[in-house]
Amino acid sequence: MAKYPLIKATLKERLLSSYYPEGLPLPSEPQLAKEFEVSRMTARRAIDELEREGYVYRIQGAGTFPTGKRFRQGVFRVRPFREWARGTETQTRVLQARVVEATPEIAIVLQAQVGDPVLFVHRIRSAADEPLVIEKRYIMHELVPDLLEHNLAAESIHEVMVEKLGINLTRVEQSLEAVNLRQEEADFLRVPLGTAAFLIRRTTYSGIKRVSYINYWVRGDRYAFQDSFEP
Amino acid sequence: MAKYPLIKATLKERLLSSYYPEGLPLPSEPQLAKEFEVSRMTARRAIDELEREGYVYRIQGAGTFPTGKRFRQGVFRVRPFREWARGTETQTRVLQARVVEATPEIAIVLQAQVGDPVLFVHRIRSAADEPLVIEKRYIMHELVPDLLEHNLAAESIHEVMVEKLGINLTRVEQSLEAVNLRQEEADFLRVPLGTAAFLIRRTTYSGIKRVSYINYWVRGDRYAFQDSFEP
DNA sequence: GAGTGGTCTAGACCACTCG
DNA sequence: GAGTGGTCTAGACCACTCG
Repeated sequence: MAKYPLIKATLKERLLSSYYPEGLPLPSEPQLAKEFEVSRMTARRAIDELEREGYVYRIQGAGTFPTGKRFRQGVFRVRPFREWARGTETQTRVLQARVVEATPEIAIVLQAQVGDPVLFVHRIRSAADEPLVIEKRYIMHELVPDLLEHNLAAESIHEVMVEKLGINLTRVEQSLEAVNLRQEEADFLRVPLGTAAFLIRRTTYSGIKRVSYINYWVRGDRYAFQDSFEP
Repeated sequence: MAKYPLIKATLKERLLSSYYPEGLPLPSEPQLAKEFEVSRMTARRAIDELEREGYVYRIQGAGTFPTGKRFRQGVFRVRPFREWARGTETQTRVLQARVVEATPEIAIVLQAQVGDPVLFVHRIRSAADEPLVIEKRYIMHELVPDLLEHNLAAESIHEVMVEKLGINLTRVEQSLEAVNLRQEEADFLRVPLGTAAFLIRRTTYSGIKRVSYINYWVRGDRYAFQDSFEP
């Protein structure tokens, strides 16, 4: 019914079949609008989506270019624990929650001084009585002096920080690794030493200031990321 | 300079501060256009981006609603081997490439019959003389009868299928797991038995027809996914 | 300076929701 | 039937690229 999906499909087909040579710009937006007998805004809308999907890129003043036919690999989305464990009863156990002095390692990732006060929270999250995730969280204590007054087993620490303590998180950086669990982690998760797990390391920022550093160990035998996309 | 980023930022701020109650619609597009003294299309553009970023959802005829303040977790993007290994010399070694009969396991994932001819390609991809990825690929043989005539060590199998053999891939489904390498895989990757690795399982489709099933084992000690986002 | 993409306007008609 | 979001038009001005 709408016109832009047809334009988008037609252009996608042409791009995949190399109808438009790589390195050269596609016809300009006014030209495409004329070819498809639509207004420029409608042609743009089709191109907007192709750009977002990675088929073309645009340079203002120069034109719209094919991206090249690299394989679009899709993405894996990290879902909050409660979401992927829903349907079963979940528990959160707080093993430790106290102010510690920053170790050299923590001082580096939080860009603080060794010995600075850091709030350390160590939790285990379980579903159906099975421990699934270990969480070790280091937060600049000066930013959250009152965090310990909240119930860290019942509440989302992220939500408490953002909503109740007014921390304004502006950026999150994270990495995902596959690691063998060490003895301590394996014991907490009740799996054999060396079991494969996902390790997510996350650093949060408020402007250029680092707010927290979190490590999550997620049991590899209980969790998988899913993705589906159209190449 | 442009108007829509300001509208977007203002709305985002309001959404994060619960200025708009959950469950109730935001002001309508014409109302927002009036408030910000812009045309409706400009207001829409700001909302379009907020919708794409997950802050609001829209129901035609009913309105635009806050999504709720769930933590947006970001995504991990899988990058093609050549891209993340760039800067070093990469090699691809073909261990096997032959037509086999579908085993029960392969028949299920490819929705074929046990015994159907399936092209099996087993490769190892290395960078700087270090094996990093094992790849086992099963392709419906009837779809690619001539694939073996191509140089599977030099070319991207995906590109050969799409560009030279005209296979039209319409969907890709994949999962990401953390696993312990078994003896065979560990030997190929020259790491100890049980080393943690990423296992990516990928199924490709052409319409409802399944085209191929691929397993990638990626050394956990050599690869990490990265992500950065604004919550 | 000619052409390109980026943004914006003031309208219009439509399918849809909801009371 | 009133109001909502979805789409589209025919213009306009701008910043930018490129020969």
